Amino acid sequence: MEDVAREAGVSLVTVSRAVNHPDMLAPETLAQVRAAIERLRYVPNLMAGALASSRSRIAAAVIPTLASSIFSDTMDGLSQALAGRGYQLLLGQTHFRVDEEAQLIKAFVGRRVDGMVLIRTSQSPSARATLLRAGIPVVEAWDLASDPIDMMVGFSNRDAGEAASRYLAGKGYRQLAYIGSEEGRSSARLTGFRAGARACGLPPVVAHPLPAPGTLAEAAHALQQLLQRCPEVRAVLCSNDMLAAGVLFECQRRRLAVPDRIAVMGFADLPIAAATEPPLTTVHVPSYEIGRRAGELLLARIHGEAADSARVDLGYRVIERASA
Amino acid sequence: MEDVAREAGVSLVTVSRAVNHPDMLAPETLAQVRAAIERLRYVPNLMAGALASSRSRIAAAVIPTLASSIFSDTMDGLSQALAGRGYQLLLGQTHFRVDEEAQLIKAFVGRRVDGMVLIRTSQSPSARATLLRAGIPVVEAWDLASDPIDMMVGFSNRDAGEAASRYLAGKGYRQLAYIGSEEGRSSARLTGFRAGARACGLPPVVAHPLPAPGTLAEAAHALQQLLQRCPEVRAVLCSNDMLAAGVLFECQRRRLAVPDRIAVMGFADLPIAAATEPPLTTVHVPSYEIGRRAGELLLARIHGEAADSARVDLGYRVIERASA
DNA sequence: ATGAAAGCGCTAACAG
DNA sequence: CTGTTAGCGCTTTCAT
Repeated sequence: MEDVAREAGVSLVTVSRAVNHPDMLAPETLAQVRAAIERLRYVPNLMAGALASSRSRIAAAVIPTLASSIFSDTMDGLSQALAGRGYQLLLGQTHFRVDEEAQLIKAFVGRRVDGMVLIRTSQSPSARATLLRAGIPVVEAWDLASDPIDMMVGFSNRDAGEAASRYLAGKGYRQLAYIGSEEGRSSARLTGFRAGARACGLPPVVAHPLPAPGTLAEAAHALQQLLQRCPEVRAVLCSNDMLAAGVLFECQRRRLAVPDRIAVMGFADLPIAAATEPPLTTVHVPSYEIGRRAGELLLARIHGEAADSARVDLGYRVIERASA
Repeated sequence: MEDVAREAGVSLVTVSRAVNHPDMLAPETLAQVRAAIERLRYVPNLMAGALASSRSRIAAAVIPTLASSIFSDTMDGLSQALAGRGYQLLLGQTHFRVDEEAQLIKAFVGRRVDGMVLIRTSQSPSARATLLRAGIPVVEAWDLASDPIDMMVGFSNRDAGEAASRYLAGKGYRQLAYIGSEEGRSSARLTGFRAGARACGLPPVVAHPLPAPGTLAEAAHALQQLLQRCPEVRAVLCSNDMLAAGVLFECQRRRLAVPDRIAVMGFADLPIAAATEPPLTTVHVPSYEIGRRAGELLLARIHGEAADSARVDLGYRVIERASA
């Protein structure tokens, strides 16, 4: 930076301003500095800038896993929202493990990220305390908890699950089943699914738990077991569309007509849901939008533009297709 | 840090050492400092540390997209390799756009990341120059270019494509087709696919290009058009398993027997490949392993442990299943 | 084994 | 509109 200043015949601040607040400079000064920067191929050290301004221009995201593809869109939305304003994304996976989550949160706080998006694995009170003490903006995404750390953007997983069983009940299916993980959000959906079935006077839901996040093969296997355990199952809700696709394939192998012998319902409305044969009835959730809004809330708060707290309900929507 | 030093009755350096080089301290001193850290809930500022030591403990990854799920495993492997050694992952997507890629690389260099993993979108010479000038370790992943910037870990996409057509030729399919994107690695595979067909004396491959990364719906539509344009097509290679699944569903809808009327081959060996009905013949690529090795190469180089350059060929493997 | 001094490369006031 | 003066919070020598 000193070299650039010398080359351009100005002071250090002026170089700094040419980079960060170009409109504060006289056009010709700016041009000179820019020329010098170009000539010297000067690349400002953002870490130093971050230290001096105590603004890192980095946001962190803590998600369960990248592998399940269900959160990819959210990360895409988030990174786009951030990139638009010169922010970068530091990403960490918890693999559904409480200790990894706590560790990640600590590490990110230590890095003085400007904000953090959490797709929570647990409700660890110590992580919560760390976050509150750090005083950085936090967005919890993909669910609407009752005791938010700070901001929230998502939808009610419980209600989405209930909507699913009400839909299936409305279609006349009586014996419902569930295949999927029982961690956090999925379990909330299962709770709602069960409640809906009860409310509609259906027999208790039969659940086949899978280790999160679950694979298509596991889902296919689960269907087998489920049918063995309880042949009268008429409709299955899966905790995401990939699993539902796995179930669908298993039905094809076993020549079980979908939806006539057994109805299959997915969750999330991933691209595959509309493409299967028969196409999957599912619950659409605004995954990309969740990420984008989370990013925007973070940025707004960082720049002091936002209200003290926000709880954005982006809703869900049952999508009727042929599989249920 | 000053507070901790005072609380523990030691100097600043001692606190620093307690955090970073605990073995340099007398056990009791260490205990005292740690107690003070605990009491004060001191969280070291890693940005300041990074500035002072010019080591950020951050690695960056530049990938085309998160959405296609094809790179998720690689990112998973990378982030695990990094996390194990206290490194964090800064992630950026190019969306297959050259300008976004260049911008990201610049931004990451500006952040003084300790290393960078690239799943390249383009071969922009300016980005290359930026990287070389920055002098940080770089791993290009998912392909083996002839003129690496630094290190490489992946496999030959061209050869993998050729292996696919040779496999299909060996199965007796004559008229081959390709559905998928034509960017970077996919196009290399297409090149190999064509070359293999030629070498086996097959008629020229019919290709239906899709905008990267491609969706199942697009693939299904592409099959339609392909069959219209060239009814004698006997086997289709898709640029990834998701697209292949899309094609498979389309075949089910059109009552085209797979593989008897038309054979379908995927790429990548994603979890879905083994689960479809019929299961997908595909080319397995060690996606997770690519990420892990990339991370390890980076870390080794950062810590001065590695040879000057590395070119790790992790290979590919045709997986025979029922679809082709 | 511990400490003092001197920055890392930049930005935030404030002044002119 | 531009420059001067102080740090940001840590880590490195180099001493002791």
